[in-house]
Amino acid sequence: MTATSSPKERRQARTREAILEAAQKIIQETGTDGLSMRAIAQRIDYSPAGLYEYFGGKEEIISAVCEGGNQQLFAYMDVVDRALPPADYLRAIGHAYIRFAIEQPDYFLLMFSSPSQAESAEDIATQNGDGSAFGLLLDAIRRGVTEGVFLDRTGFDVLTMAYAAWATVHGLAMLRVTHLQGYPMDFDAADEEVLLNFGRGLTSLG
Amino acid sequence: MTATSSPKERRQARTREAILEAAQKIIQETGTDGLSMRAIAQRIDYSPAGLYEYFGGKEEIISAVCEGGNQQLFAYMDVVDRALPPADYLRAIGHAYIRFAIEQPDYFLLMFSSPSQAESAEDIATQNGDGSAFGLLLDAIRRGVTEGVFLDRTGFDVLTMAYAAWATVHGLAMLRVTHLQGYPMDFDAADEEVLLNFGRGLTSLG
DNA sequence: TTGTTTTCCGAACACTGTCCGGGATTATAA
DNA sequence: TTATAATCCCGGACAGTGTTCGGAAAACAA
Repeated sequence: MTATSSPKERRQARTREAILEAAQKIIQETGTDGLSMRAIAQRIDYSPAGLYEYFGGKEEIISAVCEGGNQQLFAYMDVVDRALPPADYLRAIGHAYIRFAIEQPDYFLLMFSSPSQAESAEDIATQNGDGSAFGLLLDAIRRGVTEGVFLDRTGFDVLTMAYAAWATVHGLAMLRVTHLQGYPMDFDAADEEVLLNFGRGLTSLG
Repeated sequence: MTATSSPKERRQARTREAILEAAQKIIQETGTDGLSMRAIAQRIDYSPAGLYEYFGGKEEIISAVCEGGNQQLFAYMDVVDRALPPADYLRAIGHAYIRFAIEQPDYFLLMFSSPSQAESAEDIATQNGDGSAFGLLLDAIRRGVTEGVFLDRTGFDVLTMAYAAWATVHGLAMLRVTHLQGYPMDFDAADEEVLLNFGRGLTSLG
């Protein structure tokens, strides 16, 4: 029995967590380039080879860190009051997305720079608001549609709207952390304008 | 005299070009991960150390390749007929941007994944349509404003509009080549819808 | 106590980018 | 032509990287 966890499993889970925590701190302190197996091992008093008892390799560790990043991104967006009107709520989680990218650029680039870790399309499409940022977005748009605020016109269904919304905030966020650092402009105002305009596109027919 | 080029300089320029061409082909064939100094050297019958006579290091070579990528991106956008009405022209170069990302994903990610090679803000802001993709975008928006099609309202000047436009297409492009590969959706239609809506935001007051 | 499984490490392998010393080759000057 | 200098290019090394393997300790099971 004790199907949930044995002492051994708890121990393993703890060191796995230690490895991930070390990796996360290294990224935060020295950037993604400073992340190496040897650096992680040294930080938790292990030998580099010892890590392979808990993870298949560096790639797997990075994937796990990205998973943590997704949770952090979700946390950024989850503080937004869901009682807001759909259009306002959509804008607010959009700004939260951008804020996450600005405050955690290393995380953000790590998560979104490489071709994805093959999350299946169905994985994404069936996500709900259960801890996933995209699920939060889907729910918001669904709510807007059921409330009649967002118009579900042909060829632009809920999933497509979500893609469009994601792409919009993603571009704003990505550009700011990569090619537009230090660009002299009131980004927040511009972002608000773009998100406002996007909302107008959902609430009125083309 | 012969201030333009001496035989020596022509020779140097040619091997520099050979190095860049080799790097480009390696990226195209084996992806960015397969790019190594030794691979480049072998391809052009050089020793790895010899490359350092022409480039400061791998980073410099990559930057040069990115420069070529920018020219290629410009070429994609430059085929659009500039006689089109501003709004149509803006959409068309947007689609061209996305098409470049899809057809040259390795290039695209190489160019836009890492924090930029410190192009100064003024560098960007003063660009015209002289071979730069962003310059093309700026010109398009300027034309729309002077023709009275795009409305220059307070807090949303030409530069801000360009940022917004760039971010919009950039998000659409980036998402498709990273996290949405194989996602079952009519992307082109969705993109057109987003770009149409963006154009509406420029042509009408909020 | 035995036998077995889990943990962990030292050492190595095949890579990587980069630097240094020197040997050719070429260009310049006397 | 000859001497000098600049240029070009390479072998070999150095310090890193991710990863693998064999074998010790340690924990657990009988």
